[in-house]
This record gives sequence, C-alpha cells and structure tokens, in this order.
Amino acid sequence: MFKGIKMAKKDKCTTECMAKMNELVSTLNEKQKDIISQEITLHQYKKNEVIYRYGDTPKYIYCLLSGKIKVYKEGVGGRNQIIRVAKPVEYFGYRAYFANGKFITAAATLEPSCIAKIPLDTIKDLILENAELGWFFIRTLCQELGRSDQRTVNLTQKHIRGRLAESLLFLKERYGVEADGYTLSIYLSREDLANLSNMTTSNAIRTLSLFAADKLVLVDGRKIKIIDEERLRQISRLG
Amino acid sequence: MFKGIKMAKKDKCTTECMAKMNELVSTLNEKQKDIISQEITLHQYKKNEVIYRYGDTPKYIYCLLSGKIKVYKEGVGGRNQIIRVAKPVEYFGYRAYFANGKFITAAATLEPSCIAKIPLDTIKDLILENAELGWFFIRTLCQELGRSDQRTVNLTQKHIRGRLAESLLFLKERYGVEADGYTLSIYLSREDLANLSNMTTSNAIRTLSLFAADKLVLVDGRKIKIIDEERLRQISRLG
DNA sequence: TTAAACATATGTTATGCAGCACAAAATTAC
DNA sequence: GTAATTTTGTGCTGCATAACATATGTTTAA
Repeated sequence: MFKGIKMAKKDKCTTECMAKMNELVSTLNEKQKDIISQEITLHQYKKNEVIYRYGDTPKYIYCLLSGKIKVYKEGVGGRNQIIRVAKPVEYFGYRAYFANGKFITAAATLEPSCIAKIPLDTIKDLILENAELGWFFIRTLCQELGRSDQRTVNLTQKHIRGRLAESLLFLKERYGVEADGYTLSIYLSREDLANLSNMTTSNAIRTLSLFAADKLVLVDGRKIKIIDEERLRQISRLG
Repeated sequence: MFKGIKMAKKDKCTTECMAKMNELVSTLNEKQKDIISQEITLHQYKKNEVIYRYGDTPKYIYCLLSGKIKVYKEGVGGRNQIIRVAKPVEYFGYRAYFANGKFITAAATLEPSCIAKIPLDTIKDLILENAELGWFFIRTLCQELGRSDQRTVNLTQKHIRGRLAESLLFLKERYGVEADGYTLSIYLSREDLANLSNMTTSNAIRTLSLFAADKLVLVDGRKIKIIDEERLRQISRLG
C-alpha cells in the first residue's frame, strides 16, 4: 500500500526529525504524533535562500533543524530590518497565520539549513485539541514579544556604538561562541550586521573598526571575537 | 456562609464585568466561569495612574473594561517609549508571567479607567485545561507581535513627519473618531504623542503645527481632527 | 586568466533632528 | 485671585549619522 511505502521511505528522516522537535512533540499523544509524522516534510536550503516572502499566504510552520535563518522586513529605500534570527530547534513563519493575515515579513537562510514544514491547518487543529501544545506556543510567543519590545527601545534610543554593541552581545547570547570561548558562532556580512543594528552598512563597518581599534573585539573577515565583553556591555547600556 | 455573602456583594458588578469579557469568557464552561467570577476583582484608576512598574513581579492579568491605558518602557535619559496602547475590552500585563520573567515595561492609564484583575496562576491553570482559551491568547499574542514588528520598522526607518503621520493614523485605527467623523477619540499630551512616535516633545509640537499649517489636521488643544487622511497616509508611506 | 560582481574599508559632505533656551498659555495649587 | 507649575510653542546651534564617492580586497563566473 502506497502510504506504507511512503512512510517507510520517510521513516528514518522523519524519526530523526521528530526527535529533534522533542520540546513540541513531547506534548503530543501517540495519535497526534502520527498525524505530524504523516504531514511533516523535510527541506534543504542553500545559503541566502529565501524561505518565504512578504505578502505570501502562510501555509506551513517552519522548524529550523540545522543552520541559521533571519526574519526581516523590507524598509524604506530597500533598507532591510532584521526582525529576529532563529537557531535550531526553533519555529517560525506561523505568526501571520494565527493572526489571520498574510506575511508582513520575509525569511531567508543565513547558512545552509535543514527545515521541516508542517501544514498550519494541522497545527491549529492540534492546538485546539491539546492545551499543552497551545501552552507551548503561548510561552514561545511571549518570549518573542518581550524580545521585540526590548529591541524597539534599543534600536530607537541608542546611538550607533550602543546599537552595534547590543547586537554583538545579542548574537553571542543567541548563537554562542566557538571552542575558543570568544569567536561568535555566526558569520554575518557587514550588511546583515547593519540591518540587525539599524544603521547603514558603511557605519557598521566603520563602527566595528573602531571597536577593533579600541580592543573591544578582534575582527578577521566575518569572524568576530568578543574580547572585552564588560566594556561592550557598558557601551550598550549608556546608549 | 461567608463565601455566599462575598459572592452576593460582588454579584452585580461581577456579572456585568464577565459580560464585557465575553470574548474570553465564552470559551469557558460553567465551572471555569465560576472560578473566574470568584477570583476576579474590580478596580478604579484615576487619570495617569501607574498600574504596574518595571521590575515588578507579574501576578494578575489586567482586563481594561473602560478607559485607555499605555504600556511603555523607560528609555535612555528618561525618554519613555510607548510600546502599545489598549482599549476596552483588551488584556495586558500577562506577557512577562507567561515568559517566566518580571515586567520589563510599565503601564499607566491615559484617562480614568476601570480594570478587572484575575490571578495569573488561575489563568494558567485554565489555559492548560481549556485549549480554546489557549487559542484565544495565541491569536491575541500573534496580533500584538505583528503590530510590534510593524512598529519597529516604522519607528526606526521613517523620518519625523512619517512617524507622526503613522502615529495619528494608528490612533485613529485603534481608538476611532468621535461623532463628527474626524476628531480622534483620544486626547494625548504632546509628550505622549512624542513618546508614541519616537521623537522629542518639541518636535512633536513643531511637526503637528506643520501638519496643521498644511491643512492635514486641525488642532485645538489636545483635540486633533484628521482632515486629509489620504495625504497623511502618503507621508507615512514615503517615510 | 581576466573580467565582473560583490564585500569591505575610509574619507567627505549634507542634513535631520536632538538639545538647549526662552516665552506664552493653560492648568493647578494655595 | 494670585502665584506656582505644567504644558505648549518657537527659534537657534551643534552633532550624529545618512548619503555619496572612491579605493581595495575577494569571490564568482566565463
């Protein structure tokens, strides 16, 4: 029977993928787990590949299994604003569906990524029959909203140095550092760094150079080592 | 029996209040409604009264039954940033609790307001046993998050005129207009208007005067009539 | 291998807006 | 009813940062 074959083909990948999604899957009963594993699909994305676009109709929830992605908004004059970044295993692309609208953001990979997709209609049905799953999304959304509130003030009220310092600390907290304990585990282009910090690319480059000259960071291409976290924190605080 | 008396005393107000909260209450069964009506308390706030403060531990969900409130964040150098505003019947003050943290914002009334309080422990319990209630919060949070994303770009990328235009349209959409069809149904101080639009009070005053000179709005103290909505929309779009 | 496209770097200019200072008007307090 | 305080209004100055120009290094493509 076709379904059996399809399942068999999927099985190894799907099982692995469901294991990674444990935080969500653990709220489900066996029947619900089955439904998800029937509906879930896996996708490979290259670096800088667009996942969804502004204006699209949301149909799937995306689960980032490996890699890194950005959610961004096209601003005035082609200037993009990075709204949030995700790491494994986090979910994205579902907000607009739950709010009953189209996408007001776009999403793209920052590095090669593996992403699982589940139809949102299915997720909605599951939420309505499983309060614990709903609770998972409520907690997640509340954390997102807190971060968003925080970012609004940071981006609007701090000066350039403060905004960049804030972004570097944000990236460290979000993605961590490599084995040496200093190098940020994410290699952003200066443009993405600028879009994250609400400034022009020129100013991101300039200010990062100044930080390097002040021995706050050590820059080697896209590798950034955070040397003096304490002073970066000061700069971020004082605006 | 004491509980009975307590109930009896509360009954009229509570019933009225529960009726207003229909969007939430309608998701509950009788037993759950009883729990809420036992725990709910009503409070009157004067104009410009603080409801909760930065750093406080969230204990109650607040339901605005009448009046208007702002949720704001203290920024650099005493400059406040209004994060969102609520109208009847909307809920606030629960985000931090669900995200397991303290308040990172403060809230205050913009006019005399009547506010119901329900312990968040109770709400959490109800969400965990009532998926439909959870769904209500998910929808609400997703709308909030969308507004927040939108605001981030507006506040960071638009010029002063664009930001003020945006704020005026935002207020119209959020609070509506009076019987004449033009006068905004909210009387904000210039300072609050500035804090909503990410600018200094001086610039809010100045720019509003310019709008008045350009016949886009008609200003009489804190009363603002929106005359030329189309052009305001243009100004807002173009930054 | 060369060219083309892109990313990074840095200096210069232009300007939008914050930060004053001060005055007038309106509200509140006594 | 007068003083005190807050809110509103306007002009001026300086600075932060966007915008532009240009150069160099680096990856991609033909």
